[in-house]
Amino acid sequence: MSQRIVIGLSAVVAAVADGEARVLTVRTPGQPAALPFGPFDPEAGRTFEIALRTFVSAQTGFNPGYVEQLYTFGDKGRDAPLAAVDGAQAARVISVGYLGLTARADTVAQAGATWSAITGFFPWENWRDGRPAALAGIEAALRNWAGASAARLSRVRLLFALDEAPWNDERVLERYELLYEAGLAQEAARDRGETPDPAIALLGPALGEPMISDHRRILATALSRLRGKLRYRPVIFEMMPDAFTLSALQKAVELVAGVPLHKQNFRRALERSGLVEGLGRLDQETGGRPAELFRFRRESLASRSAPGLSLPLLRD
Amino acid sequence: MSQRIVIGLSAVVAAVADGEARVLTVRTPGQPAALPFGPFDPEAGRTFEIALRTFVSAQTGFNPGYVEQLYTFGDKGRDAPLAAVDGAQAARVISVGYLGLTARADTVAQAGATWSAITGFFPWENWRDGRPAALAGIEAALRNWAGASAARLSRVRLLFALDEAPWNDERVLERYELLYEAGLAQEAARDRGETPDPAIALLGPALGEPMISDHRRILATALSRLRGKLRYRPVIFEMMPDAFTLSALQKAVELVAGVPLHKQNFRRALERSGLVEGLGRLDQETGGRPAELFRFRRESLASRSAPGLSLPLLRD
DNA sequence: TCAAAAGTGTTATCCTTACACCCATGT
DNA sequence: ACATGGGTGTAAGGATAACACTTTTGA
Repeated sequence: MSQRIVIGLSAVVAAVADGEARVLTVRTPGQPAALPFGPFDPEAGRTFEIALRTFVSAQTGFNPGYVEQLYTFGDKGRDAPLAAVDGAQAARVISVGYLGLTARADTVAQAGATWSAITGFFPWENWRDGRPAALAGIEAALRNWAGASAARLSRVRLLFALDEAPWNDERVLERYELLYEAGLAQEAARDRGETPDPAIALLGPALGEPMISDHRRILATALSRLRGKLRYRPVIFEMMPDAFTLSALQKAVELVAGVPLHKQNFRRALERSGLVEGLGRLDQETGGRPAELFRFRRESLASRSAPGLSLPLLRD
Repeated sequence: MSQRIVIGLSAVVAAVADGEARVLTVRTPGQPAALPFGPFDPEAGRTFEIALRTFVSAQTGFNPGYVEQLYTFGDKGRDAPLAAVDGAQAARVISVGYLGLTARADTVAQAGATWSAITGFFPWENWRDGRPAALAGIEAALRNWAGASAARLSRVRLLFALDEAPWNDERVLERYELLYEAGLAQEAARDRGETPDPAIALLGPALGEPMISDHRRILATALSRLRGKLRYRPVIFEMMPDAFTLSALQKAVELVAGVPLHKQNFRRALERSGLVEGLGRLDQETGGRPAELFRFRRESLASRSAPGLSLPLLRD
């Protein structure tokens, strides 16, 4: 008699609000944070995407705009949501992650649904103000884990930008997976039913807030995808309102990518790209000189070949 | 009583051999071509990847090297493999596609397993010798399908490079999906249980050989992913032997990307990239002047930040 | 000697990076 | 007037695209 399969859908719905890149979470008192998630009903659901939109709405009162599939996780041993759904204790859970983007991080009707800052889960990913403080302790713990293994050490160095290695903002998932492997993600010990590494308590919040089941892995996948995609698809505009200032756009990109950008070069590249168009109207709410409002030229996608954004780094 | 879920794994194993980009197929007399595929056994399989490697070996006698997950297809109405597996007629099939790359398109032990040229399935994707002949008939049929709809017409123009629009080699999946939507892929009528559009017979082989269930969609996904990935990861080397000439490398890239490249600019960019290293040995089998052999410097990945290949187009 | 394929030089142009400075508003 | 953020000029250096030519082998 073969084991039952259950498909769990989880959604990373991302937005920029209140000066932070945020993700839609469901918080239940006494439990780690969760993404909106639910089982896929093979009778009712015509497509994953429709099913996903339905239960995200139900759980959060929110309907994301842009949606794309991220990855399907099927490995045994990594705790997955819904393991006991449907009365079938021993179900094998396959976890399908989705990424949704929205400009409207406001309307959240349901109780428990909140917009959490993504840096709370990955404090080491924010390089906007230089090397993040969280990395100091992580570096020590990782060097300790690497020990005399040259392979481990080189992986650590490259991923976490140690010893002059450059920071690569896209490798969020690889970094999280390395921390998991090193036992520095709380989820690792939990999945094995063991007690956590004492190093975790020591480092405290530098290791980031854990999440239910494999949700932090899905969130890391989402952030990797999003940071990469910024560069070759104009996805950032899915997170912007209809009219925005160039500073607001740059801020949004910086919050998502976690790096500071060079203002003028960002603007010049944007201009060349033809992705935006001035509206001739001004935003008076800036606190300084009023800024011109721009809109995303959706029609520009038609003619262009490399419709991404250039991310000209600002060294400090 | 809820419907059963079955997970079908399918593998696109790609290689370059005999002057063609090829894919590992399983051919059964009287049936359309198939990718190696099989059900995922939730008891036995620890991960999808292990299960995949196991049945690809079993069905083809071949073990791919590099493997990555492509996409999970779950929509009802698109025929999926294994619908009747396990005695459960009404099972809902979720199809997980994988991409595998290999340099060794030789050892195929199993009967029925063959390396098929990818252009056989997508004749319109080969622009190495200029605009493919297959596009002439397709263009007419697509314009007919678009009719007076401006939205359809603009999609067709952009994807199939009509009216001076530039060709974008990466959008293989979108092109195939458009042909499916327009009823020009044989699979479309088959999935709906209808008789095929008479235009299909008229156009003949220009529309490409169909495949079983959703395998041509998975193949299109794979080619899209591979063409895109060439540019930002050195995946092409997974399809090359340990030692190769620069011409062979360029040929491989051209076969995969389906476009001709500018020799000297390709070489200069490659040199700058530091991805390859001359071996000081010569290949005498060129038919002309012997060529120097090169190897892929795996260690170069450590230090680099943008480890892709530049694809300098050759206009003719 | 000629066909076939390998391999090299050079220039114009464009893009990226990096420098610092001026402008318009509210308090 | 000054703080705050918006917005611009320009030059050096590197990458790309485009031009054609020389070299070494086998037949």
